[in-house]
Amino acid sequence: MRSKGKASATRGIRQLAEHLDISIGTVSRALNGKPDVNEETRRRVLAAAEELGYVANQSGRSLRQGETKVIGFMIESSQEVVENADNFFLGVTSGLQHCFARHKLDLLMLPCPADEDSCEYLKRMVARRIVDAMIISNTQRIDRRIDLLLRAKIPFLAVGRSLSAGNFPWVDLDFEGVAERAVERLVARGHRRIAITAPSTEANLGYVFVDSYRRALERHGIRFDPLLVIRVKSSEQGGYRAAQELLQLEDRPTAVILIYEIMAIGLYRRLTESGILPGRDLAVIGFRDAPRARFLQPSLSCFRMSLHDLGIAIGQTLLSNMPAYRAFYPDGGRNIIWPLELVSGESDAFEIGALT
Amino acid sequence: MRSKGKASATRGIRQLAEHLDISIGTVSRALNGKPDVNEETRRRVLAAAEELGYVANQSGRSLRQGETKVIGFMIESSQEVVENADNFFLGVTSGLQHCFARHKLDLLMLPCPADEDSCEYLKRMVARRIVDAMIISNTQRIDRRIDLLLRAKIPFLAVGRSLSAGNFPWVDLDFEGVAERAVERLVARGHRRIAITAPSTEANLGYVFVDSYRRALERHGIRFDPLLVIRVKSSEQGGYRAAQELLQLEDRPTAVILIYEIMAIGLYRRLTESGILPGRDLAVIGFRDAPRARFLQPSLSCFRMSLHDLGIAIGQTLLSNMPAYRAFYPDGGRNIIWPLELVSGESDAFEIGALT
DNA sequence: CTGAAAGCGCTTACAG
DNA sequence: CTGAAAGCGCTTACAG
Repeated sequence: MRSKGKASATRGIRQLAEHLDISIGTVSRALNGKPDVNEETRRRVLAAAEELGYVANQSGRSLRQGETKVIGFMIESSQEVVENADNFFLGVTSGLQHCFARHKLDLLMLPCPADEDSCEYLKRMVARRIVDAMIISNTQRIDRRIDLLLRAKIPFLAVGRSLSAGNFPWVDLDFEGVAERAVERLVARGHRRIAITAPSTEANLGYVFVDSYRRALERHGIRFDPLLVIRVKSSEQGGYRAAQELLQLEDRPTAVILIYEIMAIGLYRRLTESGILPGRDLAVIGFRDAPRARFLQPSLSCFRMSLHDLGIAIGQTLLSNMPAYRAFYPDGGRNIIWPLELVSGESDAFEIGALT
Repeated sequence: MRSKGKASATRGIRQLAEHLDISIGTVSRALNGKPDVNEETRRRVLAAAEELGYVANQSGRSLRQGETKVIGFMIESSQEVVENADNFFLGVTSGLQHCFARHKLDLLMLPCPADEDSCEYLKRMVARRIVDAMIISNTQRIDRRIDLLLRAKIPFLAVGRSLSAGNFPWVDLDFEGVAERAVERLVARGHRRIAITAPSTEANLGYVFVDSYRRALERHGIRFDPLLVIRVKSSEQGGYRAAQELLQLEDRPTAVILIYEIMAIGLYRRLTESGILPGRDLAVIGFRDAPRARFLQPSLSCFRMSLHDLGIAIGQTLLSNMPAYRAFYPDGGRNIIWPLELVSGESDAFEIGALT
C-alpha cells in the first residue's frame, strides 16, 4: 500500500520526529510556531528541520487545513500576448509578492494554453483546489470566468472591469481620466480630428477606452466619428497597420491616441516611410508606459504608472476579499480605478490652426 | 475535527458516490479510466461528475499518489528581467504545454521574488512538493540550484548550460554557431575590429557567448581585444550605453554583435544622435529575435528561432529524464544545442576597405 | 507541555 | 465488476 516515491532526499515529519525521539504532533506544533511548546524542544526541532532540510509536504498540509496558501494568477499565452511581449504580468508580480509575503502566501502563474478554452481551464484549476484564490486578467466584455468564480465561491479579483455579473472585485486602469486628459490636451492645441486605436478582441478595455474617448470628445463639442476608431493588434505590427489606415482616411486626422505605447514603434516607421513626421504632421499620444518606447524619436507623450504599486493594490484588494485576511485590510474596498500620470513628450508638441 | 472550508460548490468524491449510491472506490476507478468497471456504471459516473462539476481534489490525489502532475517553470522577476520585457517565458510556454498536454501534466510558472535568494526559493518549492519536476532558467555560471536539484533527486532541466555539476539535463542556444557565423560574415566584409556586448551579470550565457566569439575571431586570425567586450544590461537602455562606450573607444570598432536584439533600439538612437549611421558607418548584428526590433531602420541582421519549437524540445528533454515518461521518448538525450537561423538585414550590408 | 488518535480526499491492493 | 479498508503526510482538538 506504500506509494511509490520515497526515493526523495527530503523526508516526512515522521522521520524527523523519530530522529528527535518525540511525537509528530509536537514537531508539527513546534514548526508552526504554536504556543505551549517548550522553548528548548522548539529549538531542537527547528535545528533538526534546518539540518535535514525538512519542509512540510504541501499536499498533506493542504488536505488537512483545507487551504493551499497559494494564490493563482491566470495568464493567457496566446500568440498575440506573446508578440506583445507584455511585461505587465512580470511587472505587477513584484508588487503582488510583496503583498503576499506578509501572509506567507505564494504566487503561482497559471498559463492557460492557447488551444484550451480559458473558462474550462480555470474551472479545472479551481476544482482541483490548487489555489486559494485567483487573479484573472485580460477581462472580457462578457466574461464567463467571472460567473464561474462567483458560483464556485472562490475568492478572486479581475484585472479589468466587465459587464458580467453585478458586483465583484476588480481593479482597472483609469481609462476615463486618460481619455479626458489626452483629448483635452489635443483640443487645446487645435486638434478636432482625433483618431484612436482599439484592440480587435473582445477584451473589455477596448470598449471602455473608446467609450471614454467618445464622451471626452462630446464634452468638447466634437462629434464622434466611428471611422476614426482604428481596430488593430496592440503591437508594433498593429501600429504599422494603424498608420496605414490613418493615411488612407479622407479628411485625415491630425492626432491619434494609441491604446498601447508599443504601437508607436510601428506607427512611427510607417509614417516616416510616407514622409510624415510624428510630432509635426501628426500628434501622437500613447497609453501605458512601456520602457522600450522611451527611445522613440520624437519622444512619445504618454501615460505612465508604476506596475509595482499596481501589483500591491491588486494584492491588497484581493486579500481584503478573502475571509482569512480581511481583518488585515479593514478599509480595503472591492474596486479600484488606478490613475496614470501624463508624461509630456515631443510627439504632440505642436499647435495647428483651427481651420486645418 | 472537520476542517473549515466546505462552503465550496465543488464537493468531494464521497458526495458524488452517495449521489450515485455506489462506493467511492468505484467512482474513482470509473473517473480514472481503469478497466474492470462496468461500462454503464462508468457512463453514469462520468455524467454525474460532469453535471456536478466534480474534479478530484489535487491535494488528496497528490498525497495518495506521491506525484502532483505539475511541472514548475521557475522564472525570475528581477527588475532587469521585467525591463527587458522578455517574451521568452511566454514564448516557450506554448511549446511546453503542447508537449505536457499529452501526459495531462500542467505547467505552472513559479516567479521567484526579487528580494528572495533564488536557491532558497527553489528549495522551499521543491521541499513542499508542489511540482513533480522543475525547469529553471537564467542559468548562472556557477548555479547552486543545480546541485540542490540533483541532491533532491527531483527531475529538472536547465535552460542554459552551467559549470556547476558534471552531467545534468540542459537545453541551450547555439552560441558557438551564432558567434562563428556573425564573425565570418563581418570578416568577409572587411571588418577586423568587431565589438560584442555581454550582460554584466553572472548568467552563463554571457560567458559562453564571449568565449565563442573569441574562438571565432582567433580562427580568422584576429586577436581578441578585451576592450571590445562591452558589459551592459540587455535592454534598450543597455544598447544606448553600449553605443556610448563604443563611441569613446579609440580605434573605434566597425562592427558590433549584440547579445540581445532589443538593445539595437537604444544603440541606433545613440548612434543617430552622433550622426553615425548603423548599416553604413557601423555594422550591427543582433541575436535572438524580438518582434519589436523588426521595425528598426535600417532593418537588423539577426539570428532567429522558433520559441514554440524550443519549448517542445525543452519539454521532451525534461520528460525523457522523468522515470514515469521516459518510455515515451526513447531517444531523448540529456542535452540539446538549439540552432538559430540567420536573417539578413541592412544593418551590416556594406563592405569596408581592409585598411580601415 | 506532550502524546495518541482522528481525519482531510483520494487511489488502490485485496477480498468477494 | 464492486465494496470495504488502508494509508499517503499533515494538523489539531483532546486527554493527561
